[in-house]
Amino acid sequence: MSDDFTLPDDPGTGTGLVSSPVTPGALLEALNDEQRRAVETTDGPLLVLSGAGTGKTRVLTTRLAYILASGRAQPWRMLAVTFTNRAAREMRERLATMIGPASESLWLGTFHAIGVRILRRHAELVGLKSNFTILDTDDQLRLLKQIMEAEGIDTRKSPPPALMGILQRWKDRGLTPDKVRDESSGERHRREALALFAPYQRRLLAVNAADFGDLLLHNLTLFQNHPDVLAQYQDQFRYILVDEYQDTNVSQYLWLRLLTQRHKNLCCVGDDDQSIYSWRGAEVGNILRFEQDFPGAQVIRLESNYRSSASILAAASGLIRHNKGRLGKDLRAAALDDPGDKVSLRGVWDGEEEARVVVEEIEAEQRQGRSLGEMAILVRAGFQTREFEERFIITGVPYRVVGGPRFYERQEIRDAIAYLRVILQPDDDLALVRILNVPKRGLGDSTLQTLHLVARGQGVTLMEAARRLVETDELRPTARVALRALIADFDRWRDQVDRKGARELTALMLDESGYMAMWLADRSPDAPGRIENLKEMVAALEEYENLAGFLEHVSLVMENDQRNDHDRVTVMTLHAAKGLEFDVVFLPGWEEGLFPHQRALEEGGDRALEEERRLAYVGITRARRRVFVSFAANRRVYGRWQTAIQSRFISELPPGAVRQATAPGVPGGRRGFGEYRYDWKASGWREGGGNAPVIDVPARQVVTQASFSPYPVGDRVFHQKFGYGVVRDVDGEKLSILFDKTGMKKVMTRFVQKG
DNA sequence: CTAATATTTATTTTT
DNA sequence: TAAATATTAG
Repeated sequence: MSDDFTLPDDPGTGTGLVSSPVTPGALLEALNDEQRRAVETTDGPLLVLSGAGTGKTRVLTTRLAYILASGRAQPWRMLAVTFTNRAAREMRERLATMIGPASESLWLGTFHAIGVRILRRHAELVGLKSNFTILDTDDQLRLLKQIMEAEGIDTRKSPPPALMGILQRWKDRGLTPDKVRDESSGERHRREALALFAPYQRRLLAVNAADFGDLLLHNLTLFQNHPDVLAQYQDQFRYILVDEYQDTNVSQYLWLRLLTQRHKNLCCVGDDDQSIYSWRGAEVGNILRFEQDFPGAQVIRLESNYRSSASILAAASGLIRHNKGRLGKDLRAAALDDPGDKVSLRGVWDGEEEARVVVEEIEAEQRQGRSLGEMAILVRAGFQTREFEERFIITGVPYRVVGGPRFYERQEIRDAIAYLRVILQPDDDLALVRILNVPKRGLGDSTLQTLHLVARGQGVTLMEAARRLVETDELRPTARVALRALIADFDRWRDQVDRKGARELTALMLDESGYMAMWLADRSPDAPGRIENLKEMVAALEEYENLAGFLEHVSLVMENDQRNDHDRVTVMTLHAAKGLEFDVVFLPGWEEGLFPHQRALEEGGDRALEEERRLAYVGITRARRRVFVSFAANRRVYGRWQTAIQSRFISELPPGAVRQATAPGVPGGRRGFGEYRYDWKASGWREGGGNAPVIDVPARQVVTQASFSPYPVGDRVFHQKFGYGVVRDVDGEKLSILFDKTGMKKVMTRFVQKG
């Protein structure tokens, strides 16, 4: 199919093209019809609706390579933006194999990385210096708290994270303080947030820092106030490509619109059915409105799915059809011969049983030769991972939990980075505050107060205030000496930035500051791990030219280097699973209140329900061969037992694509979800009902604790296996018993007798 | 300034 | 329940 290529393919025409290892025609050969159209439609606005598993990345990379190879643009005139570093890296790697080194001069990266690249060049135009610091969530909150104190807003009545959230949403929408609409009649938090917005932004500029939202927001201000700069980039970026367009927020949308004005060659790839980040400011509307926003836009649907079995696709499609606000798209199985296994549905008594059953299923798959790395448990909320972990530990099945604290979010790493930040950027008040008294130097709250006082009074940064303060006798002598020493330390380290390698300097700093010594002296069990982490960080520094490069990497690419190495079952949230695929996928916790999540329903109504449904869709479409959905009648949440009915999503799965697994019943072999359901009005289990959901019933009600127990707290009891013990807690049928020999255990009532 | 104790409050988290 | 944070006593 290489001969239907009709465009100039002549490197000799003086377009300054790189010699390319492939011809445009060859690139198209590996594509199906719809994919090929998505690649060949190079000019004008284009929306590629790519369903799960339809070869999106292939289209993206091929399109880039095609445009280059056909001589339409030089690499540096192409902009390709993604959301994650992972996506950017993957694209870059694939491109490198397709077109070679030319791929390196492409503007390819995350929205934030590209934003930073542009912003560093023109930082002064928005009031920053080009070496500005990028703050993470932690720093943002600290800063906001400071401002709240200064503005007299009670941090207890108004939780800083909540206010920060409001600020972030404004930024996501491209709003600067002057553009937020009057909130004086709005609710209290919004009023307060607005009052804080301008001071917060001023403070960021004062400490020469930007938060994540600012990276794009400043780009917008820059473009709006400096048309010449905008024109330069508009001109440069002849072709613009956007991945995961359904996840863009307003600010990213505006940014793209500005940049694309001139050439209008904007290609957005996305899937409205996989939009699951509205709570972070993503606007599904962006993708739904694409055709109106960009006149003359073409829309191409990729619906041929190469990943999942027909049964799985049927289940997913049937479910997502219940959503109203969608562009409409149906996945077709590329392999039509075998529909594959139906989605397995299973009700269990409680979370513990669910974990047991799932892990049994995993072991069964493993016995049939399925590798553990091809199986994943996808949960709605992080706390669900615990029960699975416990089960994995008991059974000895290797697993890994994705998520958790990232390397660069660990306390010791953040501390070390704070030191480095102060070295490079003495104005970085936040970093200074973080390590001022770490390790303990006798520079506690009171010293910090005076420091703040002087800084605010004289309008200088904390470091400068510190310099002035040690020349006076305002501080206690001990504090003054300590502070003077610290300033001298930093001056000395800073002096060596250019003379020593990043690695050497950091090691020196960790040593001289006493920070390493602090952990060495620490007797707590996690101290050795922290020392290891610090060493690892120092070792990682080897790869960087200088400290600044390292810090940039840290703030933008804070990745979990969870090596995918071994054969382990993956446990992670549904959100984290987007973009991944496995042979076998387990979807536990399909209960009203957990999934869809109660809070989403309360706060976001129907829109949120549809997003939850999309999340379910994402979950199902991760699977190639098998899907196991399960739900528990009882679950322990925040220490209380709660009862729930099965998720409405279960009844939305098309019956033909689903198989009810045999109801296992409770440990005593009585109730399984298949035969029984809880009747709220009568407060009891009723026969029948099967899969029929009972929507009008309040989900996740707290079950009032059994008013009596044959073994009240304090009773002495005997257990066949564990021997004698004392009842410490009663939870319905479960007793927590402190056994004389084996310690605390949870046991069902019927396994014990009076002792 | 530090350490012990009370209180609070619990989704999802690409950068 | 348990972790994180705020308060208060030493």
